[in-house]
Amino acid sequence: MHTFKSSEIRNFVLQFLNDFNMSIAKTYNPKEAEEKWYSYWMENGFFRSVPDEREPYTIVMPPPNVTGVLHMGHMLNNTIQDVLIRRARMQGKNACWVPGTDHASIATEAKVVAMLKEKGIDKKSLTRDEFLKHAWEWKEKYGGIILKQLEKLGASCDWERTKFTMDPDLSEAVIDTFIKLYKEGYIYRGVRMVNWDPQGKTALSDEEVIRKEVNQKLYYVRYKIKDSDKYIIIATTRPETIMADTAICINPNDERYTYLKGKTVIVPLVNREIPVIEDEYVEMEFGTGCLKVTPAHDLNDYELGIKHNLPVIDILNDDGTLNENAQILVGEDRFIARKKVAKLLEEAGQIEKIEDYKSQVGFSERTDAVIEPKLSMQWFCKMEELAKPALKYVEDGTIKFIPEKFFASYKHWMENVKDWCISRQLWWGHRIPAWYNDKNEWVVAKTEEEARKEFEAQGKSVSGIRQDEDVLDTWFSSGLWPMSVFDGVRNPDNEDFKYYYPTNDLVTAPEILFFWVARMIIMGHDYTKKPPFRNVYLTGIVRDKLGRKMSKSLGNSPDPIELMEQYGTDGVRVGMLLSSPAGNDLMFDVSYCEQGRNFANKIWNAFRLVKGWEVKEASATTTQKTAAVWFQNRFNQAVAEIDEHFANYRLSDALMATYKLIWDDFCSWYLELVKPAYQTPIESETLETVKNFFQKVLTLVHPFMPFITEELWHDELFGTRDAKDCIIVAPYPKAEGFDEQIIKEFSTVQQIISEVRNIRNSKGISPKVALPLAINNTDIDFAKYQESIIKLANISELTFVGEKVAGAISFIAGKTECFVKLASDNIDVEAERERINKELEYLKGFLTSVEKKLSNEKFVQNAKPEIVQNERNKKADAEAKIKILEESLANLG
RNA sequence: GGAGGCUUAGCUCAGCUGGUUCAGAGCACCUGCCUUACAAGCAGGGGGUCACUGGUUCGAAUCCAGUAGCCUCCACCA
Repeated sequence: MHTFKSSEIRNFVLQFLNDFNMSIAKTYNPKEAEEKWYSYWMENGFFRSVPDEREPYTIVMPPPNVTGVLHMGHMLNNTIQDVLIRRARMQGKNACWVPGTDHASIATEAKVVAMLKEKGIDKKSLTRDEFLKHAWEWKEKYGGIILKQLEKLGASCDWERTKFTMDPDLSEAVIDTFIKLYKEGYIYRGVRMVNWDPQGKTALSDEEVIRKEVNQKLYYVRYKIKDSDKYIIIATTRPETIMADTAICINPNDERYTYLKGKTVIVPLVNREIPVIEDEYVEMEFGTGCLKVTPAHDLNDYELGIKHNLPVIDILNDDGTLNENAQILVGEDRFIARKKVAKLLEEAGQIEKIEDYKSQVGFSERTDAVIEPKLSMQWFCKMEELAKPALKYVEDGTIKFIPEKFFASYKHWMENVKDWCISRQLWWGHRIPAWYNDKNEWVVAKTEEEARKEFEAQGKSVSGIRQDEDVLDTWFSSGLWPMSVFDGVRNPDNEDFKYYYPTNDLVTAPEILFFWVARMIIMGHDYTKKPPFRNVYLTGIVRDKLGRKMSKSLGNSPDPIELMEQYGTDGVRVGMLLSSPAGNDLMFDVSYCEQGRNFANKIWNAFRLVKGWEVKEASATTTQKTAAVWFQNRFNQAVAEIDEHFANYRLSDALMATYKLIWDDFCSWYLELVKPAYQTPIESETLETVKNFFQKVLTLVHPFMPFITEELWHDELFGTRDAKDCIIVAPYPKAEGFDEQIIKEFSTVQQIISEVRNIRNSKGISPKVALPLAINNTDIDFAKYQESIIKLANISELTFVGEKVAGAISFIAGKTECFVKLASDNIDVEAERERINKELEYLKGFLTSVEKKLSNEKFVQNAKPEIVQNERNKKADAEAKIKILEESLANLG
């Protein structure tokens, strides 16, 4: 049974009172602020960007699938983009974040097909137009969901610029590009071995094929040698393809098989005669060293077939079932056929043995069907030439990858790039602008009208003109995204395009480096001779605590919307960012969101504190002034750090630096120092300073936590603001100089306070008991700090003495020697002696190591002078401390 | 098979071109506190032979080589 602590009960009651607005809520309630401010920002056009004289800062959002639903990956990705955009906006740049969605050809078509099937409609029974009508209906119904979800996340996109890859203008850009690349000679049509997805019934690019290791059987099949009683044995994982065999291949150097040269063998089950050919491609060590050649169903075999002029027998239908060419098992699915063929062979006594075998099998990225290599007529894009400048951009630093480690695989891919199969046998997508006449001759043209002219110009028949049935690979249109969203493909001289392009940062997942990033660079360069962006920030993969990738099928992915409900959007944003350095996978755990929520609450309560103060007309006290000088310097130091983190795209470090500045420096030290005693008003001058600092730290956090900062920004505590004076456009702090000496001095003060608290803690003395503190020696201006120390360390009497204090606990902070005298029965002389001895021991060991270094001639000779000097300083410091400690020891008696 | 990366506190990770903030941060943990901003908090504290083995160097978490384990990408061994 859960027993309630009194604090829990009190909190419950307080929260209850909060709900009735009886006081400022004790905890931050995100819900209200989130709804209020997002629509406020929208209504007032803060996200809107149009070209002006300011410096542009542009990000194009990686368009999510139009029918997609927000997942953790989107959450991370878009949070990062929003942080970058918001900060740039506050820095006075013209920040433009373009949102949009991708038509995701194969994924969406698969979804629509499945939806229709549920309604009892077979895709085959529909015409192209009928099907597309259903698809558009589906898109209209579900298309907006993910963008709405991004609003909840606070994404400050320019929604008026929202684009969809199948919008009329973007579609036209795709067609124009196809024609341009065709005219430049990069696009060609031909029969090639492609990756066939029998479920989607379409060709796929190499990138869309995922290889997975699969447990298979390796069948050792006997092939009878013609005019002989002998058999040769061939190992295969695909017995169902033997009906398509057109040769047997051996390695010419394989002495075991010299007797086979020039022989003919008989394919089992179908009894077709095929020749034995020789090629060094065959590995003698693998299997039996004998390979069956099936040109229609294996890429290597296809190439062997061309080389040796073999016939091609295609025994598979588009859906992966066997066709008439197979002669047997016609109509059976390839996997069922595999088992049946194996059984038939076994019954015929033609299986030597069956072994377990692991091998890599290709699967469709979208449908997860096993890929079938298939010969077919497809459209291709030549990549070799196009890839060269795209590689150079990254090589010479025009485009930077963050982290850099991804450059290696990018380079490898670019240098070994193969032609890109761009046609897909689908309906949902951009239809290829190629036209055929009744003689199957073809031309590439934008419209039927132009096609007609083209045919005429070539003196060819114009009867029966029809358009190519295929659509283009989705990534063909995504590749244009940074240009097409600004209409830069059709109309490169338009103002938007000239102003926003090249864009600045691209934030995306490394998984689509080749699919998308590389192709954007290629196409961007082909059109503009410019890179589409300058920096590519590659996020990690969001994984669960066990390191598994978050996925629907595993059910291990929390719903981002629910998370935001539970922890507040700001809390979740902080949670996502805290542990996600660029390129590193993020082991997601809700405790990060908890931390983010707690941080929001901390800020909220700092606000409550300041808000609750009464004011009196008065100038600041010495302590308050000293605290303000310190905090100003500390603030400037933090801003410099944060700037550097951002410059290196280390967002989690930038956030952590902000977090510590607020939590530790602002709340725990600064506010505690200036805070007036209970029910005492604060000096008006100090309150102004506090409010000023408060607003400054709020602007620093705003990119990370947009809602709570905007909410507080508008509180009357900070004065009345006119409607447009929002934190979203408030100036982001600039790095200014800071005095290290001030920060260092203050850290000595902090040490003294901590030491006194520690003494109290370790002696079991209540914090309420004030203790006397004596200072023997110090190198700092104590007058400035003594009140602070008295206040925060709860000192009853602070004295300066010119000697050691007998019977007291001593410690050294910086170069200041301090004594705390406790009531006599509290002093354990033995324990003190032991403590001092321990410290002495450490210092002496430290000293000898320093001395050893300094007496090493090679060190003094080779090391940089400042390093040597440092060692000398260390030596002097250690000696001084040792002296003090030894005296303290003697003093203990 | 090729390429790249990782291994630092219980967890997630920083540690730039070798030498004072070289052993860090956040969280978690332990102790004491319902102190009138915050128990989603305050104060204090304890945790690591920097994977292993060698080498280079006056000096190595940091550079080099090897070993082990893990990860990612690429690749047609039937």
